[in-house]
Amino acid sequence: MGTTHRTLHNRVLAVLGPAIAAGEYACGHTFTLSGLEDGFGVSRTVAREAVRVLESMGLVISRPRTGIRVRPRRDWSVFDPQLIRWRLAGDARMDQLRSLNELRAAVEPGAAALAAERGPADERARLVVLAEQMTLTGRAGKLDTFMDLDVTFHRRILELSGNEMLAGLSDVVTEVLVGRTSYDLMPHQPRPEALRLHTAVAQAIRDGLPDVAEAAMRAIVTEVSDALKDTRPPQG
Amino acid sequence: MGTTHRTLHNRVLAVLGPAIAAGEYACGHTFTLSGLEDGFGVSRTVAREAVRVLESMGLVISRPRTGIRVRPRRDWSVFDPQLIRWRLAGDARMDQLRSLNELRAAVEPGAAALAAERGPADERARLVVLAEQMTLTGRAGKLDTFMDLDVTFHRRILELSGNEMLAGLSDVVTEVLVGRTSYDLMPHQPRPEALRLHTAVAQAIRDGLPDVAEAAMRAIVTEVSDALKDTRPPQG
DNA sequence: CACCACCAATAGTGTTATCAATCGTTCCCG
DNA sequence: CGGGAACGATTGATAACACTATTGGTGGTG
Repeated sequence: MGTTHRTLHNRVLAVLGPAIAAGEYACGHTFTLSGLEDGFGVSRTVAREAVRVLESMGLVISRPRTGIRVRPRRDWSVFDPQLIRWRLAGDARMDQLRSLNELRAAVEPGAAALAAERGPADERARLVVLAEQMTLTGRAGKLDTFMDLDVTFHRRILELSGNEMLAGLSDVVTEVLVGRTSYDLMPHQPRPEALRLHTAVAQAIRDGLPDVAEAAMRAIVTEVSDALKDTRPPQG
Repeated sequence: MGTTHRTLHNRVLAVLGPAIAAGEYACGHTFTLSGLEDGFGVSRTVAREAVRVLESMGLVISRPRTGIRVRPRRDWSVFDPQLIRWRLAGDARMDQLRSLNELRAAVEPGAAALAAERGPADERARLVVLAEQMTLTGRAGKLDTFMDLDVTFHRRILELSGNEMLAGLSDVVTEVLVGRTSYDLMPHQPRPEALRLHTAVAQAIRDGLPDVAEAAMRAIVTEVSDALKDTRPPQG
């Protein structure tokens, strides 16, 4: 657990953050600093530092006389890596995974196109090697190493896009892929069609064909979306 | 300027954050708390709170004996709204705008598709009205009200996507559209083709046609990308 | 000469106490 | 009954101090 719990205010955050993220304290609920001091047995300084972080994530707002108030969800910085982790750790894990996966589906085709346009040639070529390794380990049924390769494959494409915002989503994509595997949302053997598509994406990027890469990547992510849809709760 | 400068640590952030974001302090540069105290004339507590926020954004890391060290850009939380604002305010403004616009280009087609699938019927219908108003004000050359309508149009589609992550990008998209206008990257009269495409997107979403909506939206964003490309600096 | 153990200097970390500023509430006066 | 002044709860800010982790030097040893 070499997490970030080195400091005391981080330990407070590790409890308070997930609780708020999980909706245990409804929008409008207010804390007081003294309440936090007593509840966590920490000094005022530490409590305030924790509140500052929550405030910068948009989870709460702190005002004199009013206290520390939980803000409505729409004001939260939903891209904050810390917040994403908290939500993935809680009951809303599946919801968060679905959101992230949809984001992935929206973003990755465009990222693949950009990678084909701009990535350095040698890096682009290495993608094909990666895809080949994926095919081998996939056919062999080595699921965990396959997942590692899958993660680096998608990460690298986002990084090759040459766009820092897209590259900033690589952690998110990693979470989705890892979470998907650990939740048994993956077939026990990667589907041959998926393997073929990964190779197609890699080759298109290597050959500098943005449109082809984009289309192939879109095929990948929509396939995944369809797979996730089976686990989606019924909705209006 | 009713900004968030209500508290002292926020005023420190308002100086320190943009400076780090602008690269005035290279990766690896270290501050000390006492240095910040002296430099800003604030107490240790205030300096520490500011550092906590910077740390939660991934801009710096604070360690005993070492001080407060600026982290490499790849570790920054590039989606943090505060960080985005700081960078838009600095010299790297055009770079940030380009990044954001590429993100937009990658995301909005998918968001349009989701909106067509899931948005409430009445909201979807209102999009068409919005598009009509855009056409009218656009033809009339009322650029500022056109921009407002454009902003709400794109915002609403992201919100209608029913995905909180995509909805969380609406502020980003707003920044891009506003920044684009204020930087004279817009034609003085919106292009008729663009107007037609907005209407097409709205109608497709209203009629529940994800693929059509996605294609039309892609046409919109690629047109904008092409326009921005003219202002792109040459790159290897 | 290389390497390891130890020590001390240096920062951040955490606590406590105290006062100032803010702002919702209440209550009084017109 | 309405407006405004006083009150008090709560955060905002400062100061002083003890604790602790980290690192870099130092000296001893193989």
